Amino acid sequence: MPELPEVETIRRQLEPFIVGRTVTDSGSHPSAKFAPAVEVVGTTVESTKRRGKFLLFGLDDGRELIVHLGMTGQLIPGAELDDPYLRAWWRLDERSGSESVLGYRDVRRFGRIRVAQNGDYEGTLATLGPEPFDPDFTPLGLWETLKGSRRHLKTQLLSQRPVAGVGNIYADEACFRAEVHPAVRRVTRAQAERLHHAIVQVLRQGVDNGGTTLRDYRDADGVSGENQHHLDCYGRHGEPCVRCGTELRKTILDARTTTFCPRCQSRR
DNA sequence: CGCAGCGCCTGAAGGC
DNA sequence: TGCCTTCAGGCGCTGC
Repeated sequence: MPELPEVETIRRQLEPFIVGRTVTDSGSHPSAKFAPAVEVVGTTVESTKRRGKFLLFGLDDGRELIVHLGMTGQLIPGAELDDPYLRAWWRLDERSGSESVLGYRDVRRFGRIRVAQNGDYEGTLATLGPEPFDPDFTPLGLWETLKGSRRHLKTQLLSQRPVAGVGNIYADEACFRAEVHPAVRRVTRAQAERLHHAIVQVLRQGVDNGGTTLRDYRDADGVSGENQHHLDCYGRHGEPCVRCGTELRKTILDARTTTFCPRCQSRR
């Protein structure tokens, strides 16, 4: 559930807490998904970054601690070590006024923790598309990427290749605002331009609102975001479209719940 | 190499 | 009330 705006919100809140601190001890769930957490004991965190939905903590030994929150992951300063859903934890050196333990809590264990040499990534992180707020994410570039595949538009967006950080919520919102049907298999240049604008807009709005809180997501302070009050499409099937009043429809597209306006979001 | 299909997880919500 | 089923879904892996 945490997508780019939620991850960015967490990163911003964590940064003053963690930068400059040394990891003195650590523990993890035995699963290989979380066990790498303990490999960073003895290092000092120098920076926090984000790529798409991945959180990257730069370490003083040239490595990075990489955290993906999956569906239900949370990073919690001051976590309780007896929390049954705590999958990893790091004890940090003392700093007055600051909690000494950072916990990774993940009820459903869809998240993942890794350690890599600086910039030496594998998997999705290695093939991630451009950051949506960077200048190399352009309407023309998006069109070129989308043209290269015959998969459904929304499935392409969720692949992280055309642009990094879009998940189910913001994919529905972007397609809705761009007035493009999520199941088209090819987009026109005009549609790609609208999509580009819509993607930047919905993600920017999400960040500005501190993320979208639905069920599991909480930011690092345990506080809810506010963007759920600003969604036009996601989760609103059965409600009238804010543009034309037509009832929003829900469908399953490539195994993903998808909401769209059957009138506004044309296939061409 | 692209991509479809599947498995991973468990609490919440819905049905009866 | 309580049991059972369905649902949520990002990513890694496998194999065509």
